[in-house]
Amino acid sequence: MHFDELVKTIKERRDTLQVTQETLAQLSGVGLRTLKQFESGRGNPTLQTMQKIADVLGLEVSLKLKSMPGNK
Amino acid sequence: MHFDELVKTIKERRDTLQVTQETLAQLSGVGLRTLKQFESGRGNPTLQTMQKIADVLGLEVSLKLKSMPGNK
DNA sequence: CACATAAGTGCTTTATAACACACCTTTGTT
DNA sequence: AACAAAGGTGTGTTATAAAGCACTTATGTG
Repeated sequence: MHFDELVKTIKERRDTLQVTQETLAQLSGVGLRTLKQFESGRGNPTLQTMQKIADVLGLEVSLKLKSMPGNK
Repeated sequence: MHFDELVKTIKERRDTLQVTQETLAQLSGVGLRTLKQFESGRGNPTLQTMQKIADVLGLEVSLKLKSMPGNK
């Protein structure tokens, strides 16, 4: 997943759960400014920040093998 | 995946591909010190850094739904 | 339109990731 | 043991993520 996809996933998940940025910020312990920055696609969050946000949304950061051409 | 698992995944993948930290650093454009720090479990890399490293190893950073109890 | 609620932005400070350099430790080989 | 190759660490500098605050856009509701 590229950066934009990660952002999109977070946003969509937050929308699905009907949580505002403000609430998510509080629940995750991540600053509201940081969350806004990230969701507007202008961030480069640390792994910890990503994990805190993902966690609250029932998501997790993982590493998976890239699908190769023909390995699809 | 928790932090330690992410680290382990990167390390194992690098071992599998028989790439040294030095080579991986060069190929990914990530500083050797940063890579060492990360692999020794003492880092908090930015998403970009993670992606650069993962990329070279044929891995990608992704977000997946956490498995819930009973959703296993 | 007026109002409320949520999301996005400019500015600033503080904490820390990224980095290079030099050095130490571990591991394996002869 | 001597040596080589890879991994790990201490220190200092620079770049930037994290954060709060105030303000500006949307977006929706009466």
